[in-house]
Amino acid sequence: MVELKIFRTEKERVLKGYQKRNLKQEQIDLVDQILHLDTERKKTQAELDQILSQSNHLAKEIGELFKSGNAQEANAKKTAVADLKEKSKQLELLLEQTMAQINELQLQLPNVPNTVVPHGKTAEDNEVYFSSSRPLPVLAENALPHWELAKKYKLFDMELGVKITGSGFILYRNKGARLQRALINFFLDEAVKAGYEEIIPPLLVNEDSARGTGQLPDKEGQMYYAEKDDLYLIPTAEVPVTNIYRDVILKEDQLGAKLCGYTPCFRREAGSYGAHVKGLNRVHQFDKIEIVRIEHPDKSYAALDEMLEHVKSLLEKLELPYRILRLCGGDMGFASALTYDFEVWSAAQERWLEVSSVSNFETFQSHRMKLRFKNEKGESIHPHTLNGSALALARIVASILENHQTEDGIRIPQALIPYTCFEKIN
RNA sequence: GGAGGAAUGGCAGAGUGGUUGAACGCGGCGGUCUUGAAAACCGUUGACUGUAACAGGUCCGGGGGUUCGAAUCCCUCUUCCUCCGCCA
Repeated sequence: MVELKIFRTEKERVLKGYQKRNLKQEQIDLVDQILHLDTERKKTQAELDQILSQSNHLAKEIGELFKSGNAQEANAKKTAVADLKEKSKQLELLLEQTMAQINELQLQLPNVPNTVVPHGKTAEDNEVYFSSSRPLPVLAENALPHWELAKKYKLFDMELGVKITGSGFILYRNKGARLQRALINFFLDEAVKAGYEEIIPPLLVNEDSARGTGQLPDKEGQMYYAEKDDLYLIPTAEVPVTNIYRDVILKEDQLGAKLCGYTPCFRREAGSYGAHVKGLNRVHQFDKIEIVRIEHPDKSYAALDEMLEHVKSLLEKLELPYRILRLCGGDMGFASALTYDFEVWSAAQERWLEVSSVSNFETFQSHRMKLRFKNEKGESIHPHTLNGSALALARIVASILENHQTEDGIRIPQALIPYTCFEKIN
């Protein structure tokens, strides 16, 4: 969530940013309400502190009086303390209510977009930030979409997924399964080469973790929930990996942490249907390698650029045409200050598929998670957190199958052959 | 799943109702000494909130209670350790 301090000191920037997100006026008004409640809170706190201070003093005096055997005077003071206690209880209640109100309002406000974020309401308004130089392939007349290719070459089976679990769960087999495993290893190796520490995190997380990265409360419906144990299946490795840093105070030299994690990701995707979710386009379980960074505020945007370069290099090595979008204010995630989406070309479907989303959350997550570092002056400062997919598998598989199909099979990109141990799917 | 024990500052570890935000030690930081370093010695060293700055307030796993006063007593939850059972 956005820190109160930012509302207090940078209100103008906040309001400008929120306009880019096309927030309703009543939502923008929350900023003023929060600031008002905050001064109320301070007033109540000061009053309460004074009363507590008095009663602390009295308690000490009473102790000394008892020690010196002056029970009578001590008992007299007890009634004074009882009065103070009554008052302090009321103030405490008021304080609690005010803070709960502030918190509730704060949770409703998204992160403040970076100045370079374009204005706009929907995905239509996203700005094409970069396009790969690779030309879109011209496919043969009889070219097939990936779900037909999967049937032809027995790569994955949707019907079996339905039988075993339900729609949106895929059973990969044969070279389809091996391609999947090859991609996972390829992406992990590339990340490790780029200096990321490999993590294998838990796939279920508790409520605190889901809250820490912002899945709760607003994306509750997106996650599978194991009620009996009060645990959530992760929608992305971002959740467990970033939560390593929940409630942590780092030393300044520990900043610049680079982590990567491979996990399956589980998403309910309630309400999705139709042609755009066909095949691997949108599934309930898919594999993804996530990269996460914890950075000094001065260095986070350089880190973001570095992450873009990393993802670009992966797509280049897979020989896929892609483009990078800079998301507009209206299409950005709640927690993000700047987000770039990577889309790869799905040649047979003739559409772009999102395969990566790289974001700088600035202090939004670190504030929520209570992640801080100490600078040289000994001040506690929230670092910036960033993450991105590098990469999400299901759609990459779709794109590889479609873009690299030929008359006599599907060609495996050079860089991947050491991992698949086969050069062609036929 | 059953039985018992524990949870204190970066670490280790005292503290069982009244100057205890917390001893001692290690670690960290600053200094003295030294050509430099080590050793030794001296000092300093938790978080949050608050203030212009002081002051003040909160925090000894979480929550609740008893009391004028709780790290210390009671209830409850969580986690960890030991033993038994089960198990890849």
